[in-house]
Amino acid sequence: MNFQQLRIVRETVRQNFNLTEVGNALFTSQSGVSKHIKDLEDELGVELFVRKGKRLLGLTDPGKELLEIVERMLLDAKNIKQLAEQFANRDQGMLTVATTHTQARYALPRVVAGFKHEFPKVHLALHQSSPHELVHLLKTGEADIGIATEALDDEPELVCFPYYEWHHAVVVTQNHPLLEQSALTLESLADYPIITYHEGFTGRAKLDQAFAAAGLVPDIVLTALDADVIKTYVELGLGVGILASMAFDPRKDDGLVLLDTQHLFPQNVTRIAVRRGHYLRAFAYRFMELCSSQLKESVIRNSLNSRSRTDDLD
Amino acid sequence: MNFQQLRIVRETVRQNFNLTEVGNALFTSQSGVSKHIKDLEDELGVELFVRKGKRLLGLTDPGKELLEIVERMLLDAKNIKQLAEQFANRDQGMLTVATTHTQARYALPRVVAGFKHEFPKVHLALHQSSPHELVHLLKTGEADIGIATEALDDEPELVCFPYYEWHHAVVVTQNHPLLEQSALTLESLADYPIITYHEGFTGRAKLDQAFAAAGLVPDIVLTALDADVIKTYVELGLGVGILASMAFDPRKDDGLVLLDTQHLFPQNVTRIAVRRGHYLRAFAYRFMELCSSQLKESVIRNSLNSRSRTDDLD
DNA sequence: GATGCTTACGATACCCGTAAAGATA
DNA sequence: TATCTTTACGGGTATCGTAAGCATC
Repeated sequence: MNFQQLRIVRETVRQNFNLTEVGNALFTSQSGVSKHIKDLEDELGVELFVRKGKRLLGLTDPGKELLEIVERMLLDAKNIKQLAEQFANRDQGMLTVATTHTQARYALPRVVAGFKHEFPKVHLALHQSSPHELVHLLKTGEADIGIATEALDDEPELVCFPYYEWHHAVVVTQNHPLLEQSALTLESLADYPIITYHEGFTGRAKLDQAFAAAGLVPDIVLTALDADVIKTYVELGLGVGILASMAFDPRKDDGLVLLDTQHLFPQNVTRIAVRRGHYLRAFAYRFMELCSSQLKESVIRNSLNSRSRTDDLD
Repeated sequence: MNFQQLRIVRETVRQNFNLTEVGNALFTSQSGVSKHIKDLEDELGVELFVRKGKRLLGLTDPGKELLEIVERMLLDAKNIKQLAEQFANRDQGMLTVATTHTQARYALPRVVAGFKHEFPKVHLALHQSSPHELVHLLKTGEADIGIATEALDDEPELVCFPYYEWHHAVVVTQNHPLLEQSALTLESLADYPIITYHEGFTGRAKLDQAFAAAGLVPDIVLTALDADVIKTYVELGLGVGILASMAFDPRKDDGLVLLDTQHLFPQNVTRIAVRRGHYLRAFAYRFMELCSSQLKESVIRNSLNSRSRTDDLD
């Protein structure tokens, strides 16, 4: 048994049991891949893959159990390398943060600036993606840290921490009839066409939830992935915008007016997530502490070790 | 990085940093060992061992962190082999149970007989040892299951389950003055020389505890590792014996009399322990279930996965 | 017929063990 | 001096990639 065999087993599953692709993905020959699998199966005395003739179709029962262990071992192998990196060059290396448009554009610039200043030699890669893709990036180890409002909890492989809280707000054009109202209500909002985030993005679920609870069916005419698109179409008069309040800049968005709606929609919590068992460099912990001063390295390490999933602070 | 290097790192620590011994332990040359260590350090770019000239003295900080991961990886490597074994020969293989004299002699015969009957092809090895040695056997993977009354809890690497409860009892020769008393007390016991277990064995701590709480200093004239020795010297008139009640057989021990002392000493709990992260064969789970019908495979697996240490049932 | 897996085979790189030299106690 | 580690070197083995042969779709 060697590491190449383990890598091949893992990659075979990832590449849908196409050994040619496995060879490509691991920069080796397909014949070698085939032989390695055979050798491993011979050594263990168990068939790991379900075959139909020569084609591989899936994992056998022992294969499935083995895969779990293999994943952990390869993660550990990677951890060893990270660990060495960490000690070889304490303030040098690579940090990949996967996040959504909203966080990248409005919440993180401050953090990134501070981090860059503190660790000029660290190559910081910001990876913008959807919340679901983000979870995948964390799981595969392509990203070290994930930051989003959606999809992060309910993932047993991840540990997440609250980063900050925020509310949705409404933006309208100047002279919009809603500006006349003294207190904005869900009912009056529902009278107008609405422009907001796509499902699964930036707290959209909380919006739907609020309308549904009030027995209202809003007329959502455009769903966007980011606030810039929303604002653009609100300015065009297509409808009323609902977006994260921090996405509104009174200086730059001078054609629009922000209406406070803290009383209408539930609070949102943006979270920071890391993969359980993934070794983090010291500067990665520092990045999270820059996000929220409560997130000390010791606090995070603790939560990583206890396998519980109730990781909220306070 | 390969497995041989990892094995060498682990073995180097185990052999107190003597590379010659490492070579012997791993059945390879010492020069190879030396080179492997150097190669690994070069690859990782970090010194793993503290050196004084050419001699290795200990682990560096990165070495310590690395060792933790290495231990886990090698355990996983072993787990993979066990897993394969399990599927290749479901009812065939090897099970090593480490336990103390008391359990081996009085509690386990019933279980072992049942197990042998159910799994005739499994090679069951009973490994008699002291509670502390037993913990070591579990940690190094030399034993799959450990059974003892002492030393098993307070080991974060182990998960333990209650097996059965028992009490100490007093044995005396026929016609002993204590037989005249209506209700036995600690005070009257302390009037006689006492023969009981060695410290760290078979609930001895509970005995000391009970005497200390009563402000008594018992005159312990002989400490033994097992009940047979205790009974022998009680018969010789050396003193009063205190032993586990199940170690008394009225049929065979006809020169002695058992006095019930449930009210004098705290209850003891004998526990079954397994190492966290150690893959167990299906028949190993079955062995534990034979010990206590509450210990279903699913129950044990659950406790192994949650890292909490409060593993008592109900 | 196109894609995908296995087997065969030669080149290469890696690993091991012996032996000699150097360091440490 | 005895023990221990490193380095050098030769032999053996395992791994890799090309290419050819088959099976599957």
